[in-house]
Amino acid sequence: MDAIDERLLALLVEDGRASYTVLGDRVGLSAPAVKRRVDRLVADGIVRGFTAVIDQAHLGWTTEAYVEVHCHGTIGPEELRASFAGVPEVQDAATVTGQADAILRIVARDVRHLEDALERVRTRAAAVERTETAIVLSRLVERRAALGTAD
Amino acid sequence: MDAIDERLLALLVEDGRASYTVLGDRVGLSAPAVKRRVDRLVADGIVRGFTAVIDQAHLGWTTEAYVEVHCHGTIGPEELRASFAGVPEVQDAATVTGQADAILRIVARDVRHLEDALERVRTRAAAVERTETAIVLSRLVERRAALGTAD
DNA sequence: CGTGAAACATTTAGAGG
DNA sequence: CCTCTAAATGTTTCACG
Repeated sequence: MDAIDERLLALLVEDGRASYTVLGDRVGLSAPAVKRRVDRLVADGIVRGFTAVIDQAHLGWTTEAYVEVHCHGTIGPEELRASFAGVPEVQDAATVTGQADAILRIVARDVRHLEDALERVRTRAAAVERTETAIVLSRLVERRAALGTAD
Repeated sequence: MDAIDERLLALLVEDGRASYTVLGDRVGLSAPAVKRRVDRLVADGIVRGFTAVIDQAHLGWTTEAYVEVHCHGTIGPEELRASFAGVPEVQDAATVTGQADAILRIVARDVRHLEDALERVRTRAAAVERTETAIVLSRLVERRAALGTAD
């Protein structure tokens, strides 16, 4: 990971389909050299993969919410993971410090659909005591930056 | 947006660098037909772009947190957006319903760095009254699914 | 690690159903 | 809206500094 790798990461975050030739022009290397570096970044796990960024709202999924999950008793992360993964509307889930046991980010078509997904979250994980939902009013920042390039 | 477009979205979310030839084989179309469809999905804004997925932890950014921001008085979303965008560690920010005014997701190198970023969040937005931070213990789910394909 | 050349594959515009 | 063709580009391997 030198300075050129960092620039390549930033360029690939910006345009994941950029050709090796173009990347090479930008960082001052030949296409084969760039390919070797990118292959290495992928092999090392620094680049986990490439993906299309989908605009949820354009597909009619207009409701997004952050959900605090409070559980009773002690519950392992693995059990929670299995439960949340079973609800496809759950885009992100993580156990956290503080009063809540986990925080979810749920994307749904509308409020009715969100309610339905929440109901499934509650019944899938038996240990869920209650949930506290904060519906997103407007998204202010949505960054997909190459870290280390961000500061 | 027909069934083929949905399958293309799912394939492109899975591998954002997949060639039109391969995509065409998977959906039963020729490469030019696939390119036209993908170009249209991008032009229509359904596909916002393509990006590399970076593994933050591999770059030494191991601390992630969800932060509730409480403000005093009334404050517009635009003012908040400008403040949060000025702190590069803020990966996501959204105004929400409920007691908190906004929820942030911050990624930092370590707890000390997180504290530093939080300090900048508080001073950048003058209206911030207090913040409530939940540090991520373990990430359970991290989905980047093509919606509409998720259910 | 890098480069340049060469083989191979993909992209992309145009013609036509 | 698709396919086919064909030239332009891009990818990938390899020999070499």
